[in-house]
Amino acid sequence: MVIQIKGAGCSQCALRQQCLTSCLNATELENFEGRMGSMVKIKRGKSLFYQGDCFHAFFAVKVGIMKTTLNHSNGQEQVTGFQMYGELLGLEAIGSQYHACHAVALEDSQVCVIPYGLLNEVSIESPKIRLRLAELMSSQLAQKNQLMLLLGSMCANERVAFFLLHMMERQKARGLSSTELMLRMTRQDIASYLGLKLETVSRKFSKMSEEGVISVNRKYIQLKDVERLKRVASYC
Amino acid sequence: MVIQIKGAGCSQCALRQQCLTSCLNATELENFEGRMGSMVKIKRGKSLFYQGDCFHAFFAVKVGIMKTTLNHSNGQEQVTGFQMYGELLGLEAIGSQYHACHAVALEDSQVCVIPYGLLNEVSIESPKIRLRLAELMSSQLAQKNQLMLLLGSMCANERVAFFLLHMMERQKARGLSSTELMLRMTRQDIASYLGLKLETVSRKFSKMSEEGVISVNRKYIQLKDVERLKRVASYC
DNA sequence: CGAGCAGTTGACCACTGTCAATCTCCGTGG
DNA sequence: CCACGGAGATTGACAGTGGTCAACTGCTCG
Repeated sequence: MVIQIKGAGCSQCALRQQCLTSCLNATELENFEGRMGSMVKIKRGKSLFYQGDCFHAFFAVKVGIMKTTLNHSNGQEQVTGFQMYGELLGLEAIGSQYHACHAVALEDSQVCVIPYGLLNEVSIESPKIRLRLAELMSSQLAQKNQLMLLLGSMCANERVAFFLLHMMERQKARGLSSTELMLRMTRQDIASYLGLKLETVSRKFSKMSEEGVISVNRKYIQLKDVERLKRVASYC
Repeated sequence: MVIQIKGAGCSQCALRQQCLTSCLNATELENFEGRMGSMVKIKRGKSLFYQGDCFHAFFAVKVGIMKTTLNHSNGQEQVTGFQMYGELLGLEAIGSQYHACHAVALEDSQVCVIPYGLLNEVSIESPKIRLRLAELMSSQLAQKNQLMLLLGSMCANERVAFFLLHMMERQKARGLSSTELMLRMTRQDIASYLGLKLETVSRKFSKMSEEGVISVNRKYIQLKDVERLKRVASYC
């Protein structure tokens, strides 16, 4: 299910500046890589960790895209996030020592494994890395607050527009197209993430398409009128 | 607006075990207190920090209760949390160096000021404190995910029941009543936090009261049938 | 003691959810 | 390589939850 491979190394990684080791100099980075350099491949649909799993390490997405979900006792699933290239995964487990969510690959992916114990050792010599981790966790908290705003006070139109713009922003930050989007998740996943039903997401896509704001072909989306999309996202 | 007073000290604090310095021994605690010992009083309705304020310190609630809000561009406000005695505030600003939300006192309150620069200095001698901070931030992340579950997939009944149970849990953890609750926030605040409208919250309170699950007298709530409330919170 | 804010309740409505039918694409196996 | 099965997506009709607007009540605080 999960295949361990030799690490590719942060020094080669195009997204290092957005990731954990952005704060390290060449020497420190070498030391870090020497200890951490392990990576796993995960096939589409396979899990990286499950809700309730014991916490040993957190992860950084190297290739592909992951989703995290939370399972309600009554069986329904809530998607809590989609993690792209350069984003961290599993940080919410540090406090409880148990993974609080379930992480699944949305396409064949690779993730860097960052064992928490080893990180703590490295941070004795390079305390900067702890500061950097705090920064990244802090940013995740700020993002979650944004999501609360979305889920708590936006209408369906706004949510869908917000989602498209946000996905696009992240692509752009990775040097990819800022108008074309290949969604790797299902309508059901998007709907759950946005607190809607899949039919509603589908309908909003169709409506925006009719209006010429976007064009939709299954998982392939093109933004035709970003300004109007932004207006939809700000008031409904 | 904000009055600085001499610090009361973690060593005297009944909630130290749940707070930042739980990991420190007597000597370390003394050192910590010597540097951090400042506290501020905030009158009801006054702000501790605003969205966009420069980040210098985060805070721990010592007395009273605070709320944090996020202001949408179109003027509406989303409540992102209520912070009780022993809970931390402002952690989402570490990454960006700007406060990402607005913190207001819901009653006359006191908060401990933890300057981030000083914390980093202390953590050179006591690295444990950084680990503890990571744990607390991690727990906040896990809680935010829970809130996403609530906002993304629960109906109004479930949300209100969940809210009451959660508030009660936190009271209980502080050695206060586990059946009586004096809400310090308005219906509007509760509604915003839960992604509902104030009329809906009011109606759900009334309905639960009719059904004998709780009794409501304005801000004073009694839980009459916790088991049934829990059932309401799990499926609707 | 009085004004005004917070809360409650009712009537009505709209948005989103539900259920169901149909379509389309993708991947698997013959 | 093609056919077929099935999951994912779209669309329509209808229903229901929660939102909107408004009137009224009763604390609370100045």
